[in-house]
Amino acid sequence: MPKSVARLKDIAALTGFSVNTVSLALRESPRIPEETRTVILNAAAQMNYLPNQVAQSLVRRETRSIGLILTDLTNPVLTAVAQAIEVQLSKRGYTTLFATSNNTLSLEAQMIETIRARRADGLLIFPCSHRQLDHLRALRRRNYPVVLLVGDPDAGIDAVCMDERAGAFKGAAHLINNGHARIALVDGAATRGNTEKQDGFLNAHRQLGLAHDPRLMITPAGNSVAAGYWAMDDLVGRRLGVSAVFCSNDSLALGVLSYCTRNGLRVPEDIAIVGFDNIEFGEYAVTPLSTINYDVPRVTKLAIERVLDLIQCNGELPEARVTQVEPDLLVRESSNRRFRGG
Amino acid sequence: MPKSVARLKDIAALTGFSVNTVSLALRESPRIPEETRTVILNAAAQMNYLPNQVAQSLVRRETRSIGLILTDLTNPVLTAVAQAIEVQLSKRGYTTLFATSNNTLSLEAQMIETIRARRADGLLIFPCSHRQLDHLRALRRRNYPVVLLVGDPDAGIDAVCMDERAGAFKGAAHLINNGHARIALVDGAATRGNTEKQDGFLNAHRQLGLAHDPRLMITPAGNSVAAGYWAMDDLVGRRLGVSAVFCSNDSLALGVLSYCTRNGLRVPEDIAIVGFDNIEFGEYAVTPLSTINYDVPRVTKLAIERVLDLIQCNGELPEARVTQVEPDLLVRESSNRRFRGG
DNA sequence: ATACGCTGTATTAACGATAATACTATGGGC
DNA sequence: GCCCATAGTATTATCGTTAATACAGCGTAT
Repeated sequence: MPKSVARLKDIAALTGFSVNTVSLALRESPRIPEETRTVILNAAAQMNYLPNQVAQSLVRRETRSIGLILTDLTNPVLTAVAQAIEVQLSKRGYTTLFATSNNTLSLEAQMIETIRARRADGLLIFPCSHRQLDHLRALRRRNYPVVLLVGDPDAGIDAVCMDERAGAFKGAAHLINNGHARIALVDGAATRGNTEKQDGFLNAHRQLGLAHDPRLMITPAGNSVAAGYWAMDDLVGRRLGVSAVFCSNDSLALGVLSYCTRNGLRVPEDIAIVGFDNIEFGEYAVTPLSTINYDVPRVTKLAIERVLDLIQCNGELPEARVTQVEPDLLVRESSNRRFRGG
Repeated sequence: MPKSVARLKDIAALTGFSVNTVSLALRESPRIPEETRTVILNAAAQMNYLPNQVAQSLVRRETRSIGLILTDLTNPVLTAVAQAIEVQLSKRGYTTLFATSNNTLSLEAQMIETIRARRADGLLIFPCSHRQLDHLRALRRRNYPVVLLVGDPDAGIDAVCMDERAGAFKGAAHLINNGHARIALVDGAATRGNTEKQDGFLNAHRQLGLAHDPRLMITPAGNSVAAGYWAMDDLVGRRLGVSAVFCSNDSLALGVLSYCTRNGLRVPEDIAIVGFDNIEFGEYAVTPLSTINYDVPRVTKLAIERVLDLIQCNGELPEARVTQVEPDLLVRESSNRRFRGG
């Protein structure tokens, strides 16, 4: 903070009114006559006065800020979510306190402490584990408004998210219906205990009567394009007769696509690829990427409404509600062929 | 904020000590004997006490938060910068207050007010215009620590950034030295008055004795991949005999590349492409993208050090210093051929 | 025994705002 | 002329913390 910024006291000294009169005038109180207000407003403008929100927060017992904890920002769809949330909250007079957990539980806990210490009015979070939520449940029990951006209907915590299970089901079913019988799943989240996409993927196999070879589950080293590339390298090296690959996000899918084009595998003729999230880079790839759309505007809008609702409650929180947005499958060239034999 | 969180007063009531004693004990003051401290620490832990940073900020007259204003988050390199800054500041005990200006001067001004009102200790900003900086200069005159993340040596404001002029020079010179004589520039920033890259591009032409046809300057509709795609469509439609395209960022370059591959233009044989920023998607594109590297770790580290230094000054700020990081050219396949006639 | 210093704790005053309450003119009704 | 309502402004308490100062009790030097 710069050394001396104008305070109410300074305006009071300059105009000869009391601090309280100045405060009332600036807040347009009807008790202050027009003439007085004008004098005070002029003085305030001249001194470049801006109310100290720290002091306001203390006395009002609300900060008008919301914490947002993301796993990491390398996934473009997460940054899109982050920006959408920031923009919408800003319109409603809220500031966003960003933090990243780097997919680490201890860092996540630390970030939550930071946000609590700063007395953010509520918290939006992509938890790094969708199963270990005790620390978040504890927060909620103490009536802290928390909204998860991934969904576990049984978590006992409010959530607004894409229905990843349903999305993965659609993607896998699409490939199966196109005649693919050996479909690989490239998904790092499952090994961290976040199995929604894997569940949907396997469910599709079950429901459509196709057995799934567990050797076709690949765990990439991260969520980068490079990770997808090397995951495909690994997969091809195993010679398991794969004809389609389903990836848990588009970055991985673009890595897989890159591997294919550089190694003479035609997409979609030899290998079909479906990604997840619908990032712009997928649409403009050599072979436009089929994907499951992440409805950023809808999820962010609902999540913000939910957390603001919880804040309104001002005390005892209502029972937790989980809202899952049904995602659409976008079929593009990378998976738009029927597969006939290998 | 949840209704009742523990305060010093509550711990005092529980333990029978005064508020001040509790405060001192929690801050490890040597005046408090071990035995007392233990009692107080236990009570604090039991009550889940977390110091109220709002109150602390008020009395300490520093918030340990830094504002970060970005133009938008659709450019992956900006999100990388944002995350790097957040992570490093967090390690030093600072919180990051993000805001986006959406490349609008009025929104930028509004975000600055928000950050000032919240009494962030300093501000890091990608200003939407590199020329209209009066509002930022005014801030600095009032001793508010501001560091720009784009560079204007004459701005009179501290800055740490990539040397975009030098980067564009290298990119253009590389193309010219490869025998290209008709090089298009796809750069939306120039029309907004941010001409660093254009200047470097034109400078390379001048210094290497190549005239530049102003009709080869293309203004894309935004910074998206789609914008690059349609900019290239526009350019090709004009039939100006272009053999190389230099883009002001990799998203645009990937759009250009996409246009080329979908319209039978071979890259780099028919068209060479060079981008800017070095995002991962460029490296893994059909034709790996030549680009100018954005040294995220270095820029963010220096910028953070600078703003923290300015905060240390605690009063009169020293003379502004501008640090420009020299970017490297990364030649990949999209521009690694000598061009021989058209 | 007096003075002195130390240890452990409490009291009081900030920080910059808001909220509740209290005063002081002024004017109107009777 | 007196009472009362009202308009305009001031005073005081409060938010949760830290900082500065005060004070009580006790051991020790003189």
